[in-house]
Amino acid sequence: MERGLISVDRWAEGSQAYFLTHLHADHTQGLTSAWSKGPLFCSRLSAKLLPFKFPGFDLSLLRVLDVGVWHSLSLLSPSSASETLVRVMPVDAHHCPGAVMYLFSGDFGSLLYTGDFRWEMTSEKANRSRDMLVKALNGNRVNTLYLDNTYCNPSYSFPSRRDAAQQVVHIIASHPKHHVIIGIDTLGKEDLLVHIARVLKIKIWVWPERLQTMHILGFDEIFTTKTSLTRVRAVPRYSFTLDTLEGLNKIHPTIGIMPSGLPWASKPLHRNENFFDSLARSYYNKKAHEVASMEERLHPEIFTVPYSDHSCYMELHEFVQLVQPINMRGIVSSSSCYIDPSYYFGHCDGVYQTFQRVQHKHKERGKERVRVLRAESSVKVNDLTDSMRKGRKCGAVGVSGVYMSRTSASRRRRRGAKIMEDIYAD
DNA sequence: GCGATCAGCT
DNA sequence: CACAGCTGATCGC
Repeated sequence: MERGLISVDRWAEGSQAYFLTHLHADHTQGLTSAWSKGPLFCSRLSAKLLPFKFPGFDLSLLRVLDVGVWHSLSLLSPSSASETLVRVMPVDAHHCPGAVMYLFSGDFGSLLYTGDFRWEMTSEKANRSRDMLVKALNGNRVNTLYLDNTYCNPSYSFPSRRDAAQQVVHIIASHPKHHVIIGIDTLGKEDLLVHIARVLKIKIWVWPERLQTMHILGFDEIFTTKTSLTRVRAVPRYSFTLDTLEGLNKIHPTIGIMPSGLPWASKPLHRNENFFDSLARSYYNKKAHEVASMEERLHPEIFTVPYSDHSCYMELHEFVQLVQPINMRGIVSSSSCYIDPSYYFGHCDGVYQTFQRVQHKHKERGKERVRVLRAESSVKVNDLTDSMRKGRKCGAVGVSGVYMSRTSASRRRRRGAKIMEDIYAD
């Protein structure tokens, strides 16, 4: 497609139409409350969530696109200075609430930009997306596919989110007296939390901003900010550290659960070992001295569960077979294990002729990986001394006496607190 | 004093 | 590992 027409998840000057796949921070770099570079197209749900993330956003620039429907745009071709018609259809990406992929069609042919997506063919909803896409393609191949290649390596395989959710339930149910913290981001993994709440008939604590997000998403009963109402808490992933867990364990026995699609690289089960043993074992895969130091420190238990909002390799393979792209590019290039998807899918029947070599920066895999958070992470709660000692000039002291920089304090004023101290309050 | 951006970390 | 995102420092206004 010609330059200067549209941008997807890019927010630099010079396009006539800007498309947002979903509201995760790595796809909104450059997007701010003061946005004025052009119309922003997104899904209905993203449009609903966007003003919460970007207060004061000029809503007259928002263009809502419904999934499964073709929308026509008349744009000005920069080269020929003539009108050109672009059609676009969003398809649910099943990545996080509001996430869509975009199928474009015009005199350039067709272009499919997946954004981040999970192509989970075992789910009913995903099959609707599949039918939608098949119908839209109408037997044609996609000219250019921009693919979420996050886990585009045969060594990446993980179960469906439904199965992973069941594992989480199992872990919580087998620790009936423990408190539980689950690491999540600002958006995503709601289905997992709802599943836990329904099966275990329990509410789930979230921090105040996350509760607002839950309300925007239409969840009214399940979530709470009152710690006394539940033993299960979803906490910001960045504050989910070994130190945090140790701090919590001084108050009450607590386990941590990390739902993560992180390289769960081909990790065959040991003989006679079931999946849950494997999960438990992951905790003990630390280096010997790390295990030793942890054993001394109150035996915190951290479980990671392969709950991924990105497609695994098999799913990517299926997807590529379905859309039969003539050209293909990965959209995740920062990865240190970036591999051009055509390296793996180039041999598929008739798919992708312009075979490019791999940039194989990535190191040997195959060794079992430690699934436990690092011990040297900083203390986030009630630690005045460390930050004060560094002698910063212009900061502020938060509600619980935690030092904040000037920047941090102003961010907090704009958008509210979001730290672990909330857990100790009630 | 404010927002934007960057490095650093998880 | 690298997900998605926080934190503090610095710069320009």
